[in-house]
Amino acid sequence: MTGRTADVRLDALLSTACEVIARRGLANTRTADVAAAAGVSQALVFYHFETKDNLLVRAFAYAADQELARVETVVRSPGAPLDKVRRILKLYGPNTTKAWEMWIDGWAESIRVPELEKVSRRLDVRWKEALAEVIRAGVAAGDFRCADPHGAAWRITALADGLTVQATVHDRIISRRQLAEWIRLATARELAVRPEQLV
Amino acid sequence: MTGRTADVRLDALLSTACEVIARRGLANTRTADVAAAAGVSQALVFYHFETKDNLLVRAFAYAADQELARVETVVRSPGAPLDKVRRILKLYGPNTTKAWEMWIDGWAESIRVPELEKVSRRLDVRWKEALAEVIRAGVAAGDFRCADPHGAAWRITALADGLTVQATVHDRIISRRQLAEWIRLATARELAVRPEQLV
DNA sequence: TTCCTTACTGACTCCCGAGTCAGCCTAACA
DNA sequence: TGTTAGGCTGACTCGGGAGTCAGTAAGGAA
Repeated sequence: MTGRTADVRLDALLSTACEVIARRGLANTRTADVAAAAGVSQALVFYHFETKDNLLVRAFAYAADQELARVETVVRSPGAPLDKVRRILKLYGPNTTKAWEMWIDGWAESIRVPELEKVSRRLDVRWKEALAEVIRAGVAAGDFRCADPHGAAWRITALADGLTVQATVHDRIISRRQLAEWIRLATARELAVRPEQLV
Repeated sequence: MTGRTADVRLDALLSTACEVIARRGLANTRTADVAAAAGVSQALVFYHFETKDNLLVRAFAYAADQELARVETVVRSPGAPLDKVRRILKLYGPNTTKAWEMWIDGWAESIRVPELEKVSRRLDVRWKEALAEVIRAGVAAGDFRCADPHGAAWRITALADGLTVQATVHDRIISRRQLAEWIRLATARELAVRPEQLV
C-alpha cells in the first residue's frame, strides 16, 4: 500500500477521519486513531495534513461537500417542487450515517474555531437556501402557497434542527415517527398543503 | 481565604466552572483554569470533586438548576398564561450569559457521557413541559386555542433551539430581532393568537 | 544507472494536563 | 492551650497524544 498519489490518499484519510469522528466524537478522536482506522502510520497523517486541526477542518469540509452534493442532486433533479420538498426533508432527517452526531460536535467546535465555523455555516446556509429555492419554484408553479419562502425554509429547517438534536442527544426522547410528523405538519402549514401530501 | 465550609466553596467552584466552560469551551477547560479563575489551587478542585469529569457534570447540573429555578418562577407566578408564554420565550432566548454556548457544548458531550446526558435531558424536558403546562392553562382559561399543547410546546422550543443554535454558532447569520419574530410567529400560529400579542 | 522526488514509516521527543501526596494552617472544642 | 478535623496547598508523578526526523522504497526522468 505504498506510493499512491496524494489525492487518492487524502480522500481515503478524510473519509476515514469522518468515520472516526462520528464514531468516537471529536473530543475523543486522536490522529493515531484515524491512522489506525485507515491502516497507515500516524506520521503519514502529519505528512499529508501538517496539523491535527487541519485534518479535522478538512474532514468536516469533506463531509459537508458530500451532503451538499446530495442536496444539489435533489434541487436540480426533474420533478414536482412538492416532491423535492419531501425529498429534501427526508435527506435532512437523522439517518444511519451518524452525520448528526458529527455536526452537533461541529457546531460546538465552530464556536471557537473560525475555520470550522465557515465550513459549518456554508452547509447550514445552503440547506436553507436549497429548501427556499424549491419552495419558490413550487409557488411559481402554483403547486402551493407561501408568502415568505425564505422565512419558511428557515423555520422548517430550524425546527428540524431542534427536533433532531433532541432525538440524537437524548435517546428515545421522541420517536422517529413523531419527529417526521411534526416536521411534516410545520411544513404543510407553511406551504398551505395537507401533511399527507408530504409523506 | 481559608477554611470556608465545604458547600460554600463547592458553590463558588461550580459557579466559576460554569463561567470558564462558557468562556473557553468545554474542550479547552482545564481543571487548572477553573482553579485559577476561582483563585484556589488546582489540588483543591480535586479535593472537592475527585475527578475532572465529576466537576464538569456537577457544573452542568448547577447551571441547569439555575435555569430551572427561573422557569419555575415564571410558571408559578401569578399572571395571565399568555404573558407567561411570553416570559418563558424571553427566558429561553439567547442572552448575555453564554448559557447557549455552554449547552451546545453540553449536547455534543452528552452523546458520549450518560451522566451529562441525564442532566441535559432533565433541563430540556422541563423547558418543554413548562411551556406545555402554561399553554394548557391558557387553553383551560379560554385565553387562546391549542389542540395539542404538548406537541405545540415541543415544536415551539425545538424551533427556538434550531434558530438559537444558528444565531449562536454563526455570528450575524440572523438578527436577534428576526429570531424573536420567527419564534413569536410560530407560537402565535400554535396558539391561534396574533404575533403582536406576544411582544 | 544514476539521481531526484514523493509517499511513507518506526521510533523517537516533549509537553501538557489529570491526578496524588505529604504536610500546613486555622477554627473549634475539650 | 493542646488536640484534632477538615479545608487547603506546593510540588510532585506519570501517561497520553501531538508533532518530528532520519531514513526506506519506488517510480520516473535524464
